[in-house]
Amino acid sequence: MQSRTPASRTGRPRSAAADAAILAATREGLVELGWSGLTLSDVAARAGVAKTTLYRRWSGKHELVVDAVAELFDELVLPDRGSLAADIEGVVLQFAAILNRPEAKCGLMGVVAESTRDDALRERVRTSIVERQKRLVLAGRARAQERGELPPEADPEESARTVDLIFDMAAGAVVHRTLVSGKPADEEWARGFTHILLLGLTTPAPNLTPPGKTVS
Amino acid sequence: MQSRTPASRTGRPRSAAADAAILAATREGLVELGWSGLTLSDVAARAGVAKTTLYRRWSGKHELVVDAVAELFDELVLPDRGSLAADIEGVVLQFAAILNRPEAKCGLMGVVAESTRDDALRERVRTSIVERQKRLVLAGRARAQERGELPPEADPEESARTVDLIFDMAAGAVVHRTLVSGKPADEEWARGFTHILLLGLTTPAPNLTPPGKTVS
DNA sequence: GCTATTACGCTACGACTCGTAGCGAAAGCT
DNA sequence: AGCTTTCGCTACGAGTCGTAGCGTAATAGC
Repeated sequence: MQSRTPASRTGRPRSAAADAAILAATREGLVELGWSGLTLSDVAARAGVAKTTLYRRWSGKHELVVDAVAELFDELVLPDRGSLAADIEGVVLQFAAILNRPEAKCGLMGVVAESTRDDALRERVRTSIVERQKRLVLAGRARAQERGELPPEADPEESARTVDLIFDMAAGAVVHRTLVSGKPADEEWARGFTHILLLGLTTPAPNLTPPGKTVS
Repeated sequence: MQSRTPASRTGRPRSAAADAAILAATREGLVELGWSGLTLSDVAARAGVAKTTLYRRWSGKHELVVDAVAELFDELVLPDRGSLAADIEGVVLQFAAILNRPEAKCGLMGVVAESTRDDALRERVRTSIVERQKRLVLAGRARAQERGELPPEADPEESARTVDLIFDMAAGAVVHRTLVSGKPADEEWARGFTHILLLGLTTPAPNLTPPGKTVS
């Protein structure tokens, strides 16, 4: 939503049912028409709502789709599969499953495309979708540390960098696999991905910040 | 181009200069207007070409942008920096530099968004842009094998899978870093990424296809 | 219950883009 | 020359955009 109701005003309140109907209609429209085919008139018709109501709540297609897609990714959970490797695989597969839904793919990519020219929109995408799911990485690492699979973090700053890197690698790889390569991110693929990611994490970093380049 | 001239027909040939002007105008339009703001009328005006000429050569915005963006990625080369790690870093940084240009970002993402609902378009993206650049991974691996940094590949089938995986991880991570996270894929980031990727590659895979899950 | 205030549905609007058709002129090939 | 194809131009109906205006519906406060 863009203009959150300030606590409680006087007058007729906004229909929460309409919000749900609109977001659902948006996803439905994305499935059938795709990003550039989606029109707000169509969404309004599907939701059984006047077009003007849409514009009263969202400033345009971009913002609306962000909210519609964000709901999809809230389904993600961190399953306890017993080992860090299995946990990573589990999340990757869940993410792949969501990204396999047409409304998620084209909605997300369309919004990302527009956000390259609109800083406010990119920030909205980041906070509404991406940053929310970073919880999975944090929870997974914490659990792995309890198990003793990962050492407790020393430098908090580098720790944050590592979380960001993991997230970029995981989310990016799944997106690229399913959307660009057009092949399924199935169990076998997730296993290969996890194998590479995990080795890099468990092996102590030689020098990420220090001197020059003794990477060998 | 969509309708390649069959060798040489009789009649006035298509102006190659117009092609170049149109593609350049498309990129220019992407910078200023973004994906959804880009109109073919505008491109025609910029290129000094009639709108009808555009439609004679491309079937629509999607196809046109694919060609316009594909040219950008042909700038990629594999520098010989002396080690596999340095080579990977070099390519990653080059890729990041290209993806940092606004016309590349929004053009690529816009096309990918549409390609989620258009198999033909996705295939076009794959062959025109993605598959072309897979040469870098192949060349880099070959060079690393000459150096003795990587073992010669045994199973050709699994080898192909690994190349795909590397490509998905590298391209996906850079895209996600620059477009979604909105942070620069600079040298430090590339170093961290290469560190993780490389350890996973040089360590012999325990079981990618076999039994169940003896990972950890 | 009455009133103030806000949300809602509906209609209509000008501005714009889309993709195509039709025409005469230009530019090559043989 | 003559033939063939491209090109630039104009015009067109269809469709979308985001907004404005109006009457009605649904709450909160009194």
